Parts: sequence; C-alpha cells; structure tokens
Amino acid sequence: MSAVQKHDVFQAIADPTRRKILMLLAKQDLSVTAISDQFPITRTAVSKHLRILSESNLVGMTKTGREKIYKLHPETFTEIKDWLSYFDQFWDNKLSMLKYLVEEKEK
Amino acid sequence: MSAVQKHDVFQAIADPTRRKILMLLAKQDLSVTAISDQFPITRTAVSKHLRILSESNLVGMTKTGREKIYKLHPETFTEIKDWLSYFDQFWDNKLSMLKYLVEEKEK
DNA sequence: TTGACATGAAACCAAAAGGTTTCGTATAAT
DNA sequence: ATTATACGAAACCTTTTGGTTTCATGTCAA
Repeated sequence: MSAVQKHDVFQAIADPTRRKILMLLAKQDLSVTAISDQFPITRTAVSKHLRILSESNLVGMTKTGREKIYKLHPETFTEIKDWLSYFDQFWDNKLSMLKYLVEEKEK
Repeated sequence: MSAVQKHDVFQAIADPTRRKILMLLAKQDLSVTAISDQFPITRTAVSKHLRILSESNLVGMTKTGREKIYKLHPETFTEIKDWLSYFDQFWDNKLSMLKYLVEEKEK
C-alpha cells in the first residue's frame, strides 16, 4: 500500500516554489500547465519540482488524455508531523518544569 | 522578543545532519565539540550547521568560558507546525467527504 | 608565561540544486 | 492528414551547499 519513498520529504518541502505548489494543490487538483502558469519559471522547471514532490509521495498524479493531473497526498505530511512531535514532547516537559518552578516559588 | 530570522527554517531542517543535531540537543544542551564528536565530519562543518540552525532560531547559544553551549529553541518549531496544519485541515475535509460518500452509497 | 583547548573565519573544492533551451512523443482538434 | 497542445528527456549552465584545510584568537591550566 505505502509506496516507496525515493526522495526525502524534508528536502522536498525545503524549496519555496515546491511549498507554493503544495498550497495550490491543497485548494484543487491541477495540471502541469495550470500549475506552471502560477510561476515565473518554465514549465520544465515546474515539472522537475513535481517529480520531486511525487517521489517524496507528497503528491500523486493521474493521466487523463494528454494532461497529467496532480493532487495532494496529505497523508504523507504525517511523517513531518511525527518528527515534530518529538520536539513537542520536549517543549511540554519544559513547560511543566517551568510551571513547577513557579509553583515552588509561590509557596 | 522574537529574534529576526536570517535563515529559512524549512531549509534548515532539510539536511539530515542538522536534523540529527536537533535530536541530540533535544536530549541535552551541548558544546560544539561534544556535538561534532557524534559525526564523521569535521568540527568546522558542524560549526557551520550550528550557525544555520541558529540563524533560523531553531537553537540558541550561550558562551561559557571558552565553550559555546547550544540548546534547543523548541518554540520555533511552531512555524513548521502552523504550515502543516494548513494541510491537516484539508485532510480532515477529505475524510469528511469520503465518509459522506460511503454513507450515501450505503443508503 | 607558556602550552593546550575551544572555536570561527577564510579560502578553497566537488557535487547537488534549480534553472534554461531544444527536441521528441503522445493526444486532441480541425 | 495536419496542426496545435501537453508534457518530459537531454544537455547544458550558474549558484548554492556541504565539506575540507589552514590559520588566528580567546580562554583555561601548569
């Protein structure tokens, strides 16, 4: 079920253009040309970005006629969230610690 | 209060070495040498990574004697979480839509 | 005060990233 | 059957990235 990930997801979202593409796809599924119309770079460059996003499973593609329609794969964002949650835990511990110290001081 | 961000946080977490550094700092505050001991690259290279992490406010530094102690700034991770939450919303909508469609079909 | 330790700046290098133009191949429209 | 559209592969170029080595500076220890 889960496709092999050929490209690092963190590296994929590092590029601002690719993040904008993801934002566009969050609103609606789009063809390559429709996406590249939104950017000052060539269609070929956008195509490369889409390949990277695709290889990191952040988006999926369906061929319909001569067009390729890209769509978001929001479930892949979980990987990033999981990584972040590790630091959330630490952050919560710090808050707990701070709260404890303040309470101790008030006694 | 909030320091100026000289470096993109998404680009900062794109590098695997920098992500490992963040994981190390989540456990405990560490000096430059202590961190670079954990990697097969030179101390200078690690130093550069730390500068990038620092410029994106993911870590903070305190000079104590001849050492520089780095610590995590977990509050900066919020920026990434906020960006991700945009897609969470979309994901939830999709689930709702799917649920709706399934329920319709069962009628 | 002399030597060892901790660190960053500078100059440099190879590889990767992001872009371009050109060309080829499907598919759709006339 | 011919023309236009949608797209990617290939070759190429420039800038950025991640690394190195060397050197200078500040601080601690003897």
